[in-house]
Amino acid sequence: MIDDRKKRVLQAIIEEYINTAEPVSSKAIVENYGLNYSSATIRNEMASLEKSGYLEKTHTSSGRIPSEKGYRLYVDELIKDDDISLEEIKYISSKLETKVNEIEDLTKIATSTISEVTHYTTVSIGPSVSYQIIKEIKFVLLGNRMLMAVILTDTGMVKETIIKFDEDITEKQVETLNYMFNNKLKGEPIEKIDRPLEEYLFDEMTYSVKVIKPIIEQIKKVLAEDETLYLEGANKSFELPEFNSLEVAKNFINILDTKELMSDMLNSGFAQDINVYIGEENEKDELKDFSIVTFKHKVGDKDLGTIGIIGPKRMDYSKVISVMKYVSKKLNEKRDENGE
Amino acid sequence: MIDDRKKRVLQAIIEEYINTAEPVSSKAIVENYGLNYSSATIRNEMASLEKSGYLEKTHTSSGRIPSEKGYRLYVDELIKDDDISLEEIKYISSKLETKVNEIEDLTKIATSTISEVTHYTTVSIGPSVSYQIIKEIKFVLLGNRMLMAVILTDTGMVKETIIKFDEDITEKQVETLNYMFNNKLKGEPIEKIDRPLEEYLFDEMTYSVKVIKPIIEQIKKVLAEDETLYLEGANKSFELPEFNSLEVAKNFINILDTKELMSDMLNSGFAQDINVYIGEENEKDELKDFSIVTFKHKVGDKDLGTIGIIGPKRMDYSKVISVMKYVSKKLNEKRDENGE
DNA sequence: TTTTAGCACTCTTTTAATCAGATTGCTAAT
DNA sequence: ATTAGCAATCTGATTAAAAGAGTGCTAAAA
Repeated sequence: MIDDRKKRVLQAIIEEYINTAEPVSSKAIVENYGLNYSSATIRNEMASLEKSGYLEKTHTSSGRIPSEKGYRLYVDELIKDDDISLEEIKYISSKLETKVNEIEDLTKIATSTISEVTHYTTVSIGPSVSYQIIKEIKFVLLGNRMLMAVILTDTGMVKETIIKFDEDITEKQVETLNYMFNNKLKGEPIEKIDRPLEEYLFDEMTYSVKVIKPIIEQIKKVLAEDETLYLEGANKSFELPEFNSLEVAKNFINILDTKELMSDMLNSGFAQDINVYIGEENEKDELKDFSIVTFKHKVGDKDLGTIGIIGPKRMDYSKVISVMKYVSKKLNEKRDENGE
Repeated sequence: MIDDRKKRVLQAIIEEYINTAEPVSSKAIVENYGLNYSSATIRNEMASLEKSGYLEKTHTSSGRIPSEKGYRLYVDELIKDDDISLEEIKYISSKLETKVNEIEDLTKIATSTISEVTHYTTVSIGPSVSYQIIKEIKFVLLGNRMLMAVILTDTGMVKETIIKFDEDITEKQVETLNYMFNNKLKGEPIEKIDRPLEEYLFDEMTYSVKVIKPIIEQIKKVLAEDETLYLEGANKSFELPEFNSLEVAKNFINILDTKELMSDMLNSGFAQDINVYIGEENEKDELKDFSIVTFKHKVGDKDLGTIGIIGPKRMDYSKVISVMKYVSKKLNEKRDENGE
């Protein structure tokens, strides 16, 4: 049905539209994309592509713009996934080579680098805490009435929280806490901090329920907290012509402002390495005018978080996907070195 | 020069303009603000106020809008500073009564509450770290090669950072670190972590320069880091008619996106309790189309950070200032209870 | 059968012109 | 000192006309 020439026409139209943001005419294709046919022939192909649903018109005598179905075909079949220059490769490498003490910092660097290279708004979110395994849990006394709980997970994340008390805590109590919690929780997934465990801990430490209760509460609270979002290049989107519509701009601000939405956006289904959601393919209504491209960076089977780009449906998928692939690869190499 | 009646006219015009965002006509004033004069009289006063620079026209036959000089007079002399309802008082009180473990959480709550009550975009920033006094510094070993440094300051802030090593650290070394650093730094302002101290510490601990050097570097780095910004209600601004101009909206996004700008904005001169910068009064070019209202919340002479509102010059100064005053008062009370 | 030239037709965008409405500034009267 | 009244000015909405871009289709060419 969609023969090779049609695909080439579709590809040309999409690429032209990505560049210009204007409906593409048959003439423009003939002139700039080296298809050796007359504009009339291209027009026929365009009419056919429109009938099959890959193109749309804004009005009867306008040029064509890609439909979501058109973008989908483009992403699935027509894209180049090495659309990345030597300069970009060098830039990304140098950025990612920065030495960091905390794993989250690397995610931040990757996020901002992607935004810089692609010129799109980029977001990242840490891995879902509840699936991680507790490697160590440590209590530290700060002053006499403040306790800091530090939790180390297998993926190298460190979460800490502070609990205040109305009475003094002794070093002895802290020691007991360290012993008890580690003994019971080390090697367990974080979500295990649930009722049975609480009861067990209460039993063992009846002498200080007053102390242990707020601790467990606070730890659970911190771990249940939204993973931290990191946003980079929000303003970049506003340079794009589609954001000249007040309505689109407002929607966009609203999305970035709504943590829940951002979190959903980054955490929706992960079939492939790199996931592309075009317009209506997004589950959330608010996202249906945008495209989202996300990837998880992992080491082994361990999820280290998700990085995503949000932009117009007229997104430079080719560049975005190429950059993401390269960053993903580089991050993995980096992890191996670190031997975490 | 500016007699009482002129002031009443100016006040009426400003309040009307704050409500409607439309140039105000002499008729509107007569009808809604109970000035017992004809529109012709008001027109004369308006002409005079314009000549003195308190009002402006958008074109020859338009109504008047306040000039920056007009807003300034309004803020300095005509404002009510108890423009806050009983419901609002209750709401703010209840919000601020939330029990928190970390001082920063209180700032966050205050920030979002202010944004909710005033309907403006609200920002906060922590106190400048370098002036704070170190109350305690504690090293904690995480695993074998990771050290966490926790710094407690006199204002109740807790900063922590992680340092990774290429070789194992012993508990013994950690003990020494704790002893040395506390001995030397407790009671000192954070900025003291400078060269002389480094040298002293090197002397005392020659046996582990390899360990101590990265520690000092990392601590200095973390303390020098930008104070964390907290932003609430960015989308609220986009409901305002002035943000229907694409240019204004873009500028605004850019401001919110530029940490340096936000930090400058919150940290500029503090003559009064509550500081109002109207348009051109802002030092930074980018802010010259907006108004900023900020206040510091303190306990005693200790700076706990700054909260600020950024909005259009046509801001409801009366409400904003009233709310800030109330929040400021409440926060101080809260601190006293806590006895920090 | 496939491709193309050519042209009528459609729709958008731009420009200009007109008109109704709002508000002021000024003059003369109160 | 205040006000009524009115010409003058400017905006914003509406309409009309013209210019421009691109398509779809027909008939000819390859």
